[in-house]
This record gives sequence, structure tokens and C-alpha cells, in this order.
Amino acid sequence: MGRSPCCEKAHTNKGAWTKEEDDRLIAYIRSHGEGCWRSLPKAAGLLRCGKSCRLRWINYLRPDLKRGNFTEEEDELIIKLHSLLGNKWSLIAGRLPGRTDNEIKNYWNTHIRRKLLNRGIDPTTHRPMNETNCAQEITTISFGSGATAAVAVNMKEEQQEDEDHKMMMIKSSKYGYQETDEKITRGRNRGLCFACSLGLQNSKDCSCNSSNGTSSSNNGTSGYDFLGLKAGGVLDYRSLEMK
DNA sequence: AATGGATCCAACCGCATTAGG
DNA sequence: GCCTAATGCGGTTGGATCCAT
Repeated sequence: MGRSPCCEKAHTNKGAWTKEEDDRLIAYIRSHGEGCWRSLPKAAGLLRCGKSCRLRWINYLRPDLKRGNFTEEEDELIIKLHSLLGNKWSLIAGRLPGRTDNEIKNYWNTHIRRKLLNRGIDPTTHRPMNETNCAQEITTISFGSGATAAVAVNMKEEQQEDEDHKMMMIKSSKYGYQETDEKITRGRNRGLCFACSLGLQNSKDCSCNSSNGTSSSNNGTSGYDFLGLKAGGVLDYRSLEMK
């Protein structure tokens, strides 16, 4: 037999959490730690399903959460991460300490989408609206499982590119992917490392750091390690999650 | 002050993946 | 190895609040 049922849905509360419920949940997790969400409600004396407790804790009660408005820097980082990762809110949240995926998702849908639209940028494709029907520059990204298999993807149609981008995310999340030129040659980002393409020039993640006079985007041997991607290595998105 | 539309965001739902029995 | 519960994630919803008229 498998496991016992998830929760007695007939005897669980729904809707907004009360202060008392919050206090109970906080007190329980403080003394017992996170995890085992299924048994937590009963143990903590809460008439909630474990899923609801987990969500409440992660999105609202966690002590390390940063409350308050997003900064301009966070805005721009979210936009750039979204252009690379798509709607992978948990991955994006992993690069913004103190922010949750739900919070970022809400913020994206309420603020950033509009902000991009006002700039004339399609929030889905991150391209100027008036270019959406134009033929796109050829993009070549190689995927690989380990260091062997590689699939070149050449795209001209926006829709095709988006579909393939999704496939890239799916493949990369499962098997990792390898970029042949250690950079994504895509639109105006051509020639920049990942960090620079995200506006993080001269950061510790920037691989084309001018201070040492080298450009790893060409030499292929330096410590390119942005978003967990080592030089010549395989990006495993699972390693990006900061949980 | 009333009200109706717009906006925000916490919470729910359903699906996919992971892992225990 | 299969079945099923647990967990995690993204999309969506609905109530609360804000704002313009």
C-alpha cells in the first residue's frame, strides 16, 4: 500500500489566516523546524492542510523575508532573469534573497509587465513590440547531456524561438546544457558574458572583467561561473535554487 | 459621502515530479 | 518496478483596498 491520505479536507480551514494560526505555525516551526508538512497541521494544532501551512510559511511567515517595495535594481534584475529563465519564478526568487516566487510573480504581473509595455517591450519575448513580426537573428545554442550530445537550434520565427526556449529550460533543468561559445549570442547581448548581459558588469560573476585584461568569452578557460555555470561546464538549474 | 472600476496580493487549484511503501 | 502520497511549482482567483468621479 502507498501512504495514508494527504489531509482531511472536510475538516480544514480555508481562506485568510488568523493571527492565532500564524502564531501557532511560527511556534511549531521554531521548535521543530520545517518539513513534514503533512503531519505539521495536526501536530501544531492547526485545522489547515499541510500544503496551506507550507505556503503560508514560505510566502509570508519566514523570518528571512524582505518585506517592502522592490528596488530599481531588483526590478531590472527580475526583468533580466525573466528574459533568460521565463516564468521560472522559483529560480528567479532564488537569485533575489528575501523574495518569494509568489511575491515576484505577483510583482511581475502587476508592475513589471506594465512597465515593459510602457517601454514598448513585449514582456513575454523581451523584444520591442514592433519587432515581434520581424525575422529574428539566427540563434545557435547547443544542448548537451554531459559533454557529448549537442543539438544546434537555428530559429527565425519568434514563436519557434519561444517554444525552443521552453524546451531549453526543460532540457537544461533535467540534463543541464552546454553553451559552445560560453555566451548566448542573442540580439544585442552578442559578445557579452551572462553577467554583463544581466547588467552585472565588473561584478564577481562577470567573466569579461576588464581589470585583469582578459575576456573569458573568448579564451574558454577562465572561471566563468555565472548562475552556477562553470567555464565549459554544464549548467544545472537545480543548483541555482537557494533553498 | 457614495460608488464603481482598477489594482494588489494572499491563498487556492491543478499538474508534474519526487520519493516512500 | 509499480502505485500512490508528498512536495513543489506556476497559473488563477477572489476579497480587500485604493482611487477617480
